Amino acid sequence: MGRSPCCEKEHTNKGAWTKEEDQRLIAYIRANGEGCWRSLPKSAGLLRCGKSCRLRWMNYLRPDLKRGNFTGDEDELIIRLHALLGNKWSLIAGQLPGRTDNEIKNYWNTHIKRKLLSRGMDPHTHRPLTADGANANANAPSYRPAPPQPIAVPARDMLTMMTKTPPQPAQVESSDEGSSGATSTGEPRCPDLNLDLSVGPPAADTPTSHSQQPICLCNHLGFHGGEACSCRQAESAASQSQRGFRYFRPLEEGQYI
DNA sequence: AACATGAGCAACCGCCGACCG
DNA sequence: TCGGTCGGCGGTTGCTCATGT
Repeated sequence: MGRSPCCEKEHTNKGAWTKEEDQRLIAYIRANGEGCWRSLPKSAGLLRCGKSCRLRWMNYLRPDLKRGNFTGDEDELIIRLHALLGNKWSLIAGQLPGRTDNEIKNYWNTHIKRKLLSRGMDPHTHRPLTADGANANANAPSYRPAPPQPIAVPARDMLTMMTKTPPQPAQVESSDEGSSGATSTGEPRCPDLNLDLSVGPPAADTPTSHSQQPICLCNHLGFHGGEACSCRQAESAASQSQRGFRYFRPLEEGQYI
């Protein structure tokens, strides 16, 4: 039967947005909030596809966006998160306040790929390249050029677990920065990386149920306790509610991401 | 000054899963 | 249960600008 188009293409503008279109979109969202993107263009008087409006708002017009160059810390965080999550740009963006998935994706493709290659790392697998540029493990019979594998479970399962994670306790504002604790979609900065990477059957949903000492994912990524980590708040909340805070298993010796 | 080339980035396209009637 | 709608995501395209020749 086919899928109906998201909007009537013949009556919509395409290409770069004009200042007037931007102003209309901003004014409408300020007045009405983000809502039904499909009907927004008509309501706002824009000759644009709803998807296009959403993209423009999310990637360019949102007031909490951080424009400008990526810092070295952001670079390293993106590399680490990419090693862990693969091309899950939206998840990665969720850990970088003020950055969008599109921005990170572009930055990855234009800068970080090259940076990793210059370090002798394969940007897909995050493993060392051999002298001829091939992946060091490419000849291994069991090697599959799959997305980078997380520490203990396949990325697919990890993401499934992430999506099944119960809602977090209310977040505490960590600073006076307007969007510091959440993305525009309301996602908390750190706890949405509630990666339960433990293996084996799910036991009681508490850290102490794991055989190994659990650590916060932020810890593994190198920013536990830092500005970007709100896990202490989550820990506190979790200890009170006995639910909702998850851990991942630390790297085994010889493992790396 | 004019042209070629490459990098960077905004925007589009198509697919997928969640949701709803 | 099923089909349709919608929002969201990742991959890709194409435009613009900077740099080199």
